[in-house]
Amino acid sequence: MILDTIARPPSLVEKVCQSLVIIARRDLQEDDGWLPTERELSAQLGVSRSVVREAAKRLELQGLLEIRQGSGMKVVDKLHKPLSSAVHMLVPDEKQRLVQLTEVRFALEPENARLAAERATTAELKQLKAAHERLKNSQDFETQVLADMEFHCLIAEASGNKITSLLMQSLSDLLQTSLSHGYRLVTKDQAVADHGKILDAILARNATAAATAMKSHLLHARDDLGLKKNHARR
Amino acid sequence: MILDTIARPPSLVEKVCQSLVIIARRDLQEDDGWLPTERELSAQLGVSRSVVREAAKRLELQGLLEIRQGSGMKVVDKLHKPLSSAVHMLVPDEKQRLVQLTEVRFALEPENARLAAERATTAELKQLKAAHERLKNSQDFETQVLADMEFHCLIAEASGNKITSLLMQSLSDLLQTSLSHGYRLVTKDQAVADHGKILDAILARNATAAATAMKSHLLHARDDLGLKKNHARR
DNA sequence: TAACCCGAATTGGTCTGACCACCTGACCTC
DNA sequence: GAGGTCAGGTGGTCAGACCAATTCGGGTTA
Repeated sequence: MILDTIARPPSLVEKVCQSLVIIARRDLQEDDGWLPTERELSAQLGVSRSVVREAAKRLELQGLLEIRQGSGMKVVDKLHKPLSSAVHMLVPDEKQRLVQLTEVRFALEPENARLAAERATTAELKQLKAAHERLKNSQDFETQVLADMEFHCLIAEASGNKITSLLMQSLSDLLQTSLSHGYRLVTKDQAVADHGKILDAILARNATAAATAMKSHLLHARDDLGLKKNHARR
Repeated sequence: MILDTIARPPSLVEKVCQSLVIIARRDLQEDDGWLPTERELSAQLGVSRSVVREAAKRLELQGLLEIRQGSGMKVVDKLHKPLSSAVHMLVPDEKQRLVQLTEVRFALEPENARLAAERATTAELKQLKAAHERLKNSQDFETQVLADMEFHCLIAEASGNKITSLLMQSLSDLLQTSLSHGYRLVTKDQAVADHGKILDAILARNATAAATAMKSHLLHARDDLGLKKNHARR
């Protein structure tokens, strides 16, 4: 039973996947992102509806499409979904997930802040400032969490590193669902103050200060979650 | 056109997915990991073959199954695949991918080493030592890269954080394909020396030293790749 | 007029049964 | 024994039908 990872000729579904991506990109600009129906596509591409369906499902799982019965297929940009669901499956316990999530943020985010301070474009700085204002003005818990996470994601984006940006989007996605399930984040005042310091450091292009400010912010967040360091192991 | 993210009742495929996961876990122990055929499963679960196929495809994309025409479906553990392919899609250019990959490693791995020094079990320490020996004894470039990456992944695992472990597996997967496409890693002697220092620090439970040693190792690796810091941005 | 309700049309979801392409393993030939 | 050959089984693709959710327009009602 051969199970090597040899290169195999692309199957029909794979070809259709590529075609769909192309069509999706075009429709995103012209048609508000709605794709033709499965039946249309199958006729248009000269393959059976099964193949179109399978390709579409595939792209949906990759976070490129959203499929809704009765409505159709819409182009979206949720490339972080696959990682989110993998983590969800790997660490089913919500509390554990939150702990480990925080640890990973502790590794990634100071470095993100450092790079953002060095590389952020003026447009990105502007977005950061806007996001900070949104957090300041947020009223309910829901929008507060959203604005908070957006700030962190924008910093990742401003680092110019698409991979870390993707990771942060996934982590923020997981964090949101965890938080909306009852856990609480830092108190807003503390968060606003911390974010302010981080923002100032980035605006001043002070990489070290940005990293330090981020570290301290995460420490506050961890304390507020009541998860002091070191869970036991065997 | 409603597109909210409201909770929707689990569709048939989702139920079948769960059933498949259960069956897979059982077969992994009893049957060497081979699942029944699509036709059998469809009869067994009382759904059509289409549904079984779709569920199987789904699990394949999530890295839980491997499907081969003519052979059947086998249970595997490649949960890192989704992230790998997402990154592959997000950063198509190989050189760029390598650069950004290295940056992320620079953020993650020192922290991994630190946590591993604090938490590694004796069994994990043993594995680490073995992996180090394998790198020492490796002859050709291929097995060298493999042993190198395994060492780093084991450290991530020893950190006790499943998320960072998953991330490292993905990064190592991406790194391998990049390297096998022509790029070179550190010279073996340097790598062995660096790994030795990291290993010693972890064995001595010296978290700070482990993190420092890892940082210096990654600096060497980055230099050997010829990708000094700071790619330009607008 | 405005809000509501209902039903036809449209969309994806599932079923069925057939055939194709590929892999495996046993048998056969040399 | 090494190699080729062939039958059976596997996933891959196809076609057409029906089910279920959504949309949207027209009619009803306050």
